[in-house]
Amino acid sequence: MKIYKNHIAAKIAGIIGDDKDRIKSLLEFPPSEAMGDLAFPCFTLSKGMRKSPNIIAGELKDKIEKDDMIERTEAAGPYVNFFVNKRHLISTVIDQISDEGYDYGKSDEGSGKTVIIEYSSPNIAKPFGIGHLRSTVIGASLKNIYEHLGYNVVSINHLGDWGTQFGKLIYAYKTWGDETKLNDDPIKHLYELYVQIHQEEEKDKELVELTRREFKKLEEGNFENIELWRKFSDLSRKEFQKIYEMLGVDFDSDTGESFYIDKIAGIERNLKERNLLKESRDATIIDLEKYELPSILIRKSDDTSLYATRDLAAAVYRKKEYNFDKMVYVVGVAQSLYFRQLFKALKLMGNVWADDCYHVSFGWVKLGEEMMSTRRGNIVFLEDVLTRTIEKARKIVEDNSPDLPDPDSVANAVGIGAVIFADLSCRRDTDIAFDWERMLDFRGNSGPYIQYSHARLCSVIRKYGKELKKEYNTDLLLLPEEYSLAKMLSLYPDVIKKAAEEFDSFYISNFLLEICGIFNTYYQKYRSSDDRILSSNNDLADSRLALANCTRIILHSGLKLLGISAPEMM
RNA sequence: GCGCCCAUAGCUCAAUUGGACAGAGCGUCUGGCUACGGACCAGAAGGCUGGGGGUUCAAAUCCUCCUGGGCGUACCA
Repeated sequence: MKIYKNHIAAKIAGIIGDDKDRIKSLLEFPPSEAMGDLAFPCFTLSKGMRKSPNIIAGELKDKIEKDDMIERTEAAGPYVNFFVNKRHLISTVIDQISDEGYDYGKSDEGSGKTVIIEYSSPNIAKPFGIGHLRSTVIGASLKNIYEHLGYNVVSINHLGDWGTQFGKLIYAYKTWGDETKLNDDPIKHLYELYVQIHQEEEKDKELVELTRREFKKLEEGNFENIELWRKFSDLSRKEFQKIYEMLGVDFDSDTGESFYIDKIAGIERNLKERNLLKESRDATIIDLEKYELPSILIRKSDDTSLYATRDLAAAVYRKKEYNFDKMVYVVGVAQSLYFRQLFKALKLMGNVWADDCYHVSFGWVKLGEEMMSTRRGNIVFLEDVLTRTIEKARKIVEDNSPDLPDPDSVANAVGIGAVIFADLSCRRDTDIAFDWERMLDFRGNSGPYIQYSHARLCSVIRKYGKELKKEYNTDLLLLPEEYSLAKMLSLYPDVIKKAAEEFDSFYISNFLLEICGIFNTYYQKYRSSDDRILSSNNDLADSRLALANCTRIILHSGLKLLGISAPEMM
């Protein structure tokens, strides 16, 4: 589609003597295909030309000459609508995708550039909830997208393996802990202890002081506490690893917060030299009042460190280690003020690259009317969700496709695909509602729907029974759905770029749904031996298979960018 | 109190970032396989975009004031 945009923009620019890029940015897609493929709104011209946009559109339309790319133009009110030469578009798109295969939509915009994506970052000792999944799948998908665009991506799981909660955990474990339970189901046991200590602290304020002391001992290197911390951390990591393996998510680095504790001294030295530190209420802070931001706490009154201290150290360390061009934090919207403070502090420390840091926030997952949170105890465990969706998938597979060679792996792919897609099919900043019924519904706007369409395409290609032809005649593809489909496929590269720019995979999932909608309509509508994809007319079948194969490639590629697998049968 | 965000069909979400008649899925009602996979498709009903005022050729989108909710606001992360 891009080439037509350029072409049309150049034509218009030549006629009205304006900048081509400006015209190009004004071009839009008409609301319906019957109105054309691209539209030029004339509103902005009307002031300078002192004519109504409708008249301008009419005059402009007459001056535009048709050529092999533009079939016809139409003036519709204040718009000039362009109809692309269908045969030209279909043949260009199919040739290109057939030729490039899974490389279609790749680009070199990222070559030589490094992007750091920090995501998932669960807290040790807290269960992995469905809300926490969002960071994981958004980040994992962004990683795929940026790699597709040629960037060198470093993915980091910034595990919450340090901080005050370890004082609580250590204290709780020392008082109520059970080694057998810990080894048996570490996260469950640690979470029970976590909840218990919170409740006890509510009742007995003196406990707060005791748990703080345990963290201080940990940070000062107390042997017993370090041993406990290491044990909690190791066990939790193993549990998380199981989940990541199921989801097909991995990281280049899983250095959590604890990795940076020996690096905060350097940070504090820098802050001191720049005169940024201030004592306040026995704690050490960076005063950000000048910038209309709340102060950021660097060291607590008991002299222990805070997440901000460690985050500053992490950012500086990463710049030195990876020399990134962009660093992205995939963290919930609740922390947006904090990230503004953090980036400001980095900037004040003399790091110009603080401007290359982005907080990619995402909305809450709601359960009923409430936001899900571990603190409130109203969370849904990811593990439960996955087992249930996989179980449901297996049931459907058993009913519909009893002789599948590997039903288990298909059930896994579909169940997990449903869960990932549910998260990525809404814009990332919207709060989403968790609902079991919808989670387990594999129809409509769902991951399995896309997987199903893909499997269906694979099946058609399989039935075709021969190698796909290199030579095909796209001029035979005259059905309107064939044109719509080809046109939609041509937008894929733009969609990927958009998703990268906005840090939002939603654009891709939405795009895939549209492809499936057109394809499935096309598939169902034409059933006669002549009109179906596997047409009795051999030449037609060859051409249609070429288009079908392009569609298959895009669905497969798009699902992969979302982090969802695309089984060939299901 | 102050700051940021949200409110769109019965429900869950969209709307080319100010553009043409606000669109999908689920739910409801009606239809469609002797066929290339029915996890699909076609059709119908369903809206004063929370409310008022403004800005302009044009507002779900921008400004303002209400109403209702969420989050944040120094020793959690």
